[in-house]
Amino acid sequence: MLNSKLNFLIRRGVAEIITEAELVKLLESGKPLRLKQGFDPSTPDIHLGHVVGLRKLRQFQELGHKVILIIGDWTAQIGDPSGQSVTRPMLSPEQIEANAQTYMKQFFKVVDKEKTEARWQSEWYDKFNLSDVFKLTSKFTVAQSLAREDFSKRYSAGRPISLTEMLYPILQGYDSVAIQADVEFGGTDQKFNCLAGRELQQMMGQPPQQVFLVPLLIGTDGSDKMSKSLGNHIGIDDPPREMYGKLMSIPDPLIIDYFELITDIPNPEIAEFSQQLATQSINPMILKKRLAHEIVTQFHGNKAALEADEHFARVFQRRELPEEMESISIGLKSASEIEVQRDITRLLVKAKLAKSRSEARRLLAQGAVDIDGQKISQESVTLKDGNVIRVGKHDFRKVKFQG
RNA sequence: GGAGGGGUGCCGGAGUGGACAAUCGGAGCAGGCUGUAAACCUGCCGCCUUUGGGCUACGUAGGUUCGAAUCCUACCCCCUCCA
Repeated sequence: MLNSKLNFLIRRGVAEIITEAELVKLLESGKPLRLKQGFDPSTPDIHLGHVVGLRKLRQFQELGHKVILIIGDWTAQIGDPSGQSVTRPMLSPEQIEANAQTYMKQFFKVVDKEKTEARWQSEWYDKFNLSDVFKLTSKFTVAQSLAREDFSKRYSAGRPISLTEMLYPILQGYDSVAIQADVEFGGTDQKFNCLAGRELQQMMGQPPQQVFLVPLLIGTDGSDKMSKSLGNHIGIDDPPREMYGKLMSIPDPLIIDYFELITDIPNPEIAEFSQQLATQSINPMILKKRLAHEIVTQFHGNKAALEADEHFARVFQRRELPEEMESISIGLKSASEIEVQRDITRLLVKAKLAKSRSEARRLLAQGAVDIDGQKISQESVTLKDGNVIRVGKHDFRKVKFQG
């Protein structure tokens, strides 16, 4: 039956497989499979939500299968309607190209480049003419489109749905035909699109692809799926400290999900964590530190993770100054000056600690600003070289004189 | 093509001639509490300012008025029903 590796592959961090029996048969056949993963270069930055699926791809690759990465340069012009409540704006070709490059750079931080074939949709769609479009679209009905939840919701809420959006699943589906995909990967919100591929392949005489759906990772706000536009994301290009800090700020109920979906920690150990949380025999903060460490290690290496550990403990737990911080330079009239008078609101704006002077004044009034630990309320301040300006709990700048 | 409804701040959504930089909720920011969790409490939440005030903003462009988010005209966009 299933060996343990295979079991892990299709059970851990998987939402749904259509159909599992067929997929297992394919995997056991020993044939290298063509794994389809598409993306729209409309959103160039990969975050931990994407990593859930990318890690799966990696695991399949380790068993000898091949990833076909589809660069959706045509679908990006439409905008994926999945989970959207509004029509997305179209993008320029230049923007798409630039985004695709950024995306691939990040993609290969998780997925093995050597076992990946990148294909652009334009390889086949550039050749399409209107009669090809007719042939393709005639295979689907409006009722089928409206069957999907996001469309039906928008429709009944009286929100617009453009015709091109209805085209989206069909185009994505045809990609599967074009590259003869064996398995398509995606988040659960991709179910409809992936199934369209399955149907289309059958209509066009190909064996239907299997659909491998991974759960959607909840973002740092603890309520919605992780997405850049919601601002609840943790980017894989985030610097170590920031990544660590964001992970520490996730709500407790997310801890186990994160361990399951984006780390390699074995199931029994996660079960133990879960038990500890349920019985309150551990401070969840300890587990989050472990989680943060694991994930920062994945993307930045162990050394950076250790450094982030230390930085977090120092700045956020012990409320001490960070080891190094950004500086703000102050121009001097003459090198002999040892202290100067400055308007703090201007400095805060200059140092990007406040968006406007109005905001800086508000911060001041709220007691959010201090210099060397001394809370200040006056706009005019006396500064010396090496003073540390702090805004809020953890934004620091070191004053640097430049004569 | 016809009839009707609507476009307000990051989002939702009040406001239908002056007291509106615009009720309220959410998001966000700051302070308290804490585990940079949640919950909770408090304050802030357009820009500039010599703190008097000034400027920009309620789809766009004009107009009426001492005064317009609110009235008029044209235009743009969205939705619903009929065809």
